[in-house]
Amino acid sequence: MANSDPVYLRVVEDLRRQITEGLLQPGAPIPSRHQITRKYGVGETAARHALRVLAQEGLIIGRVGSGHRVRQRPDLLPLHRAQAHFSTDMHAVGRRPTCDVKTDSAEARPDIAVRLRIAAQSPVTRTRIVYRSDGKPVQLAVSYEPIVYNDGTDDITQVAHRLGGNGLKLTEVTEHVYARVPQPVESDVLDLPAGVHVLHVERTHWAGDKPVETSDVIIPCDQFRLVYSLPAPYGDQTGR
Amino acid sequence: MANSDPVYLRVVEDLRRQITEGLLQPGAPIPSRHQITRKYGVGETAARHALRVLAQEGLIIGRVGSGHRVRQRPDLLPLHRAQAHFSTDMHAVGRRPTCDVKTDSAEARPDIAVRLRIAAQSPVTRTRIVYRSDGKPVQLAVSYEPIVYNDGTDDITQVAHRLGGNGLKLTEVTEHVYARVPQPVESDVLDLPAGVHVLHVERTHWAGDKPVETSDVIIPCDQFRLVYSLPAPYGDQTGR
DNA sequence: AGAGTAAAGTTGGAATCACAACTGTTGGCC
DNA sequence: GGCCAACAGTTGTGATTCCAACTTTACTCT
Repeated sequence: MANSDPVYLRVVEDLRRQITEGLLQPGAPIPSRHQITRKYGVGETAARHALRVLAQEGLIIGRVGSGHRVRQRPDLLPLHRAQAHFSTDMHAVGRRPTCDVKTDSAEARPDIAVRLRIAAQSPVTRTRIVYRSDGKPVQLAVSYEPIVYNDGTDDITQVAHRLGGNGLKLTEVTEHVYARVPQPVESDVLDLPAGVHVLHVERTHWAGDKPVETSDVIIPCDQFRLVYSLPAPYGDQTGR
Repeated sequence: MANSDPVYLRVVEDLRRQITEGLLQPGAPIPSRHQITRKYGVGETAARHALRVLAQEGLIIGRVGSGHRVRQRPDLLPLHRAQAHFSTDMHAVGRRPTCDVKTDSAEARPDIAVRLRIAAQSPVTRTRIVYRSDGKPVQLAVSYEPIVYNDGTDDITQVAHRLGGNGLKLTEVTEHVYARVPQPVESDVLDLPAGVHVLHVERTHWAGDKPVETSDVIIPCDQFRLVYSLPAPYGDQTGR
């Protein structure tokens, strides 16, 4: 049974156990390929594969010439979605937030049209934002709003204020959250290590039952976590 | 430049492009290792590595003897976190939800103690839940509450009702969401294909400023997405 | 002693070969 | 026609070998 398991798994499981149990502290060196072949009596292929798997899991990090070490796992920075103020969250941990904003016009893609409840290929204002922390890009966002609402203000970070000024009263925000593999562009811009996934948040602002703006926010899984605060939902619960 | 890129990346990028652009539809066969070595003029190692990367990304799935195919990407089922009713969400899409519940006592781990604001190793009631859809495990949850609240009711799915009956008025739920690689136990129980990440939700129920229950919910990224509905947060915004 | 260089060790990429387990197909036999 | 066995193809795993690029250490020379 355990005998027929792949050899490299034995190595993976032993090292993983040592890391998660704290026997190997963050920063501690991991045995090299050669040392693994000797210590565990496996081939070089198995040793290399084991190291790759652990690196993929984010437990260790390798540098050419210097070896593998147990990865420092900085706490995932919380992003408070109720406010959704990137700059507030960054200031709270002493980072210097900035962002690039580019606005243009485009035709709504089918999925965007569905989210905005408009006809496909309707004109929309598209805003691309690159959020930076201490100069490094750490988040991406693309926002779409029906072009009728746009009044030329190009600071999308104040979208709600602007929309409010247009006589629309925003009542609700919905967010759909899932994780996926980054697209090449995304891992390029965000400089993601191999294997790191991204959180994809599809956010829509509502005025009553009308969607007025929707955006896709791309967040690296290895740096951030989302924090939601909700009212306790059990008051009017009628049972399951 | 692009010339010095690893060879296997050329293969990965070309196949990934064909998949994301729709040239290779879900279910379509991917060239085998041998075919890749011939078509791209690379060695077997590079071909194998490219296929592994794509499988790891969840774009393709391989079966021994049968080959790799473009993965069917079923729509992600929405989980409405405001209610957090697994059964409701499942019924909505015609699935038959069930769950196994096991309750015991334990000492609070350090992280759990912090979340519950109690001393480490305090006694807690631990509840493990396996949620199933049509019999297959699709979600895991472990819930902890200080043992003082427990009255022997073992149906954790009604935790709020029970806690309410104990004179505690639940006011708020916070959820911390991040994605990570599944632990071996998790990918085993949930039968996750290689490369699929999980969403980890750390949920805490609050009565005023006192945490009364906290839980870890493990959700496969390839089947579900989380849906949050929040009040528009801009009314009392004082600017950035 | 200090600076610069050489050597040893490490990772990441790559080629080639091998084998067990499995799948799908094909062809022969009843 | 229908059933079964053999076969070719494929994946997953593994060994072995090599090399380029890099880091760290140790040593030599000034």
